[in-house]
This record gives sequence, C-alpha cells and structure tokens, in this order.
Amino acid sequence: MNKNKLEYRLRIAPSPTGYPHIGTVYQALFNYAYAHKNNGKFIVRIEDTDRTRLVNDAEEVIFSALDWVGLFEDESPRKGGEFAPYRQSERLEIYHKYAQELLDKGLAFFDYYPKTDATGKKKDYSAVAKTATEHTDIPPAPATVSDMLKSQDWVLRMKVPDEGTITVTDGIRGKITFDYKQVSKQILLKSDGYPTYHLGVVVDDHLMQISHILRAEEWIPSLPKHVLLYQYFGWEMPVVYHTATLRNPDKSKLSKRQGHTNVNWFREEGYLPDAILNYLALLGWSHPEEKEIFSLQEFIEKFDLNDIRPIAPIFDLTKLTWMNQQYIQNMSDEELVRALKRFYANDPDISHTIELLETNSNSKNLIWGLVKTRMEILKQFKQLAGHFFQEIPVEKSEMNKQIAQSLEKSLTDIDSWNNENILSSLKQILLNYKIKMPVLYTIFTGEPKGLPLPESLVILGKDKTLARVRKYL
RNA sequence: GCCGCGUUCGUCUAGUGGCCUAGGACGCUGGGCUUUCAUCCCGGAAAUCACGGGUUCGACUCCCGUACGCGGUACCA
Repeated sequence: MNKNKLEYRLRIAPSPTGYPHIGTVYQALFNYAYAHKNNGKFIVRIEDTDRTRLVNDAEEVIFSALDWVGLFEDESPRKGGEFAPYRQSERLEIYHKYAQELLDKGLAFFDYYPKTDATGKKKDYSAVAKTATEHTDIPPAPATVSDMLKSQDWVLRMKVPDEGTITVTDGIRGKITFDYKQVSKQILLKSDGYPTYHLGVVVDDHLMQISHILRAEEWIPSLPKHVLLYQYFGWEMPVVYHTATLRNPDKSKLSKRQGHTNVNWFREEGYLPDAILNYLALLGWSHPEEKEIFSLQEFIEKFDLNDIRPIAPIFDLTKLTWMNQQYIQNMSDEELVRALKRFYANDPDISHTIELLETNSNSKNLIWGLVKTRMEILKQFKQLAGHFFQEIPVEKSEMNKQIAQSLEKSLTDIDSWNNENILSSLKQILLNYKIKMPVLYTIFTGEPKGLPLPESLVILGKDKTLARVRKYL
C-alpha cells in the first residue's frame, strides 16, 4: 500500500483494441469493489502501446460500457487526476527516461532487430536474445535510448539472471516459483519507441501509486519479469492477485466464437447492468451467507480479495438470464417503465406503446405487474405487449368465424367491462366450442400465449376488443 | 516440448481434519396454484469430492505423483 497516503488505489488497464469485453467489466467490478470498500480510488488507465492493433473508437466504447454498468472511475484519461496522463501513448518520455535508467544501471541492453536486411528481406535475429551470439553484420549499438529511437532497428531488452529461481507471492494462489531459465529477456522498448506492456505496467503502477494489482491469470507467467523490474528500479512491488479468466462452455478462454463477450450485446438484449454485475460477482466469489441476489453496495461491503477462488468459471448465460428476470421482477413499476423507455428509445412503435400504456387509465395500474413476471430480458417486452397498439394477424377460417360470432355476441352483452365478466364469457365459449385457451389468445392477440387475456382485454377496452373480433367475421 | 495455474452435481458454488452417508443456486424433472404463458409454493434425480499413493485414530480438506483442462512461451496486451 502507498506508504505516504495509506490509500487504496486499484486499476484496470484495458487496451483499446476492439469492442468492450465482458471480461473487462469483470475485472473492473472486482477492482472497483475493493477500492470502494476501502474508500480508495478506482483508476482506468488506457494501455494503447500496440499501435498496430489500435482501434479508433475502442477507448470511447470501453468507457461507455463502464458507464452503462455504473462502474465509474475516479481517475482516467477523460477524468484526469493527480497522475495524468492516463493514456500510455502520452507517457512516452516517462518510459524513455526509465529505460535509460535501466540502461545506465547495466540492467538492460540493446538488441539488433531490423525489420529487413540489406536486400529488403525480413531478417530473423530472434536467436540474438536467447543466446546473445555475436552476429558479424550487426552495426554498432546505440549509446543511449534517444539514439535508439532514431534508428528503428533496435529494441531494448531487460537482463535476466542466467541461474537461479525467483519466488513470488500471489494473494490468491500463494507462492509461485519460476526458474530464471524460463524467463525471456523481454523487450522493454520496441523499435517504434513505444514500451511493451511489461515496462508500461511496472512504471505506471509505481508512478500512479497503485496499491493492489488485481488482474487476470494470463499475467502469471510474466510475474517474474515484473518482479525483476521492480527490483531493478528499487521500488516496492504492490501485492498481486491473479483472478481466473472467464471460460467458454468448452472451458477455453471466453471468446466471441462461442459465447457473448461484447458488453453491447447484453445491452441490446435487455440485460440489466445490476443483474450483470451481480452475476459476475458470483463467478469466483460467493456471498458469505450464500445469497444469490445482492446489490453492488452489498457486494462492496462483503467482498474481500482473499475470498476470491482461483478456479476459472464458465460463463453461464442461462443463470444470468434467470438473475435478470429476478431483477426485473423486483423492480418497481416506475423503474420498469424507465428501463423500458431507455431500452426502446430508438424504437418509436414500442416507445409509443409504452407511453400509451403508462397513461391509459385502464392499463396504468395493471400492465406492469402482469408484464414483470413474464420477462427475462427487456427485449421480450415487444412480443408481450406489442399487440396492444398495433395490427395483429388475422387468420380467417370457418371455425374462427363461428367463434368470433359468439364472442361478439357475448362480449357485447357485458355491461361492466371487467375481468370477472370477460372471463366468464370466455369460459362459456371455451366450453361451447370445446376449445382451449390458446385458441382465444390467438384470435385476440395473434399469439397462442401471452399476458392474461381478461386483463389484456380490459386494457384494450371494449370497443377495440370488439373491433378485433369483427375482423374474423 | 518447456514453464506456470487449476480440478466438489451438467453449470456457478459451500466446505480450511471429525458437524459431509457433501449443503445452496441455476438448469432439468414430478406436483400444487391457475383462463394461456409465466410468477409463486412443495418434492425429485443429479458429485464414489479427477485418479493413485502417502501423512493421520480420522481426509473433500495436508503432502507427493499421474491424468486431464487452461494459460504463457510475441517489437499483443
């Protein structure tokens, strides 16, 4: 922990290389929760040092995903902060300075890595790093980092001891030992002058006074490099915790090919941010009282880094969907309406329907309760309530015509247009024609099932109901 | 290949040497409620705790090995 300020500072460090990944939200959740539990700071640093994989809108899209789920950061490129800039591409001089320090201390060395040889062909000098064998055609090495930057043919590598082992303690997994023979002399500064991830994280985590490093397990193999760098700089290393990565149903690392990894997909389907967070919290962690449904606030209170399990969980959409349904059911009518309006903001038909339902005296107190228990995701609202204010398909047949005639007669006779009266009318017709309820559902709504019919017809109103029936005549 | 991490019902998990003939949740399934579909309520099937050796009076829990899965082995993060 930061000695001077005793402040908990945790961060996520996404790369802007594509769409917002659910794994980023997963990491953000745990980092956010632990920071907030300890009145600390949650920081977002953008690691955009790979210029070839950079995607234009990706940074924006990451933040819009974080905003959507409600994990707001305290410091970031867009918010600024004491340790700005928070975008690695804007911190190049800093890395160059520390690279030079390593070089001065004799803990790093230049390696010849030209893109092409004299004939213009790509040359493979990859053996140089491992064996340090002399190549006769290698020009003299640059003297300083700024010299290196001029040529584009050199990289800076870190030195690694030839013999021995290094033991690191992971907060979740305990002691991990690595043999130096397995640790490569990692490139620190690429020939384009950008740092690799390894130089970048170490320098930035230290400078930004990160107190706990909580990241995915795919970083475990690079731990010894990072520890070495901390030692080289003479810095104290924060405690590290490696969480397990989310998996596909076949246990491979969660990927687009097999599951849904794009946060925007969940958003478009009508999953609720709170449900997603709740579900994610339960992957690798469990509530002390084995509760399944709890708020972000409760998670923050109960969560502890030491309770994270190292087992890589499979992302199970079925359970998320159940959880989403639970959240929808527990919403107040007002919350539901707000969520639906936001969700259907770009669909004028449904937006209009929602407004009508909200203001219609027949439906405003009735509809939301009916709809709540029948929706797993917001997207399903459309098929549930769509028929209220739009045309329904009419399938003409002799049978339907007869039923419609009886229906018209019986419904017209109802004086007081309410559930009980409508239901008894419908029941009578069910009996007379020896048919089941779904037949009537189809006649009235175009679907064989849906919201309770009597209530739906009350909402629709007597006139519109009869108009629908008459279409079959 | 080498190195590292992991292994409890199909899935998420509880379990830190005796409370475990392994508990909960999702899913599946039987039933109740019911005007359809849901919700809700009650019940059931489902893990020889990956396997094999130790240690111990006693092991899901500790140690070792094997198998399997995953990750790393990049001028990607």
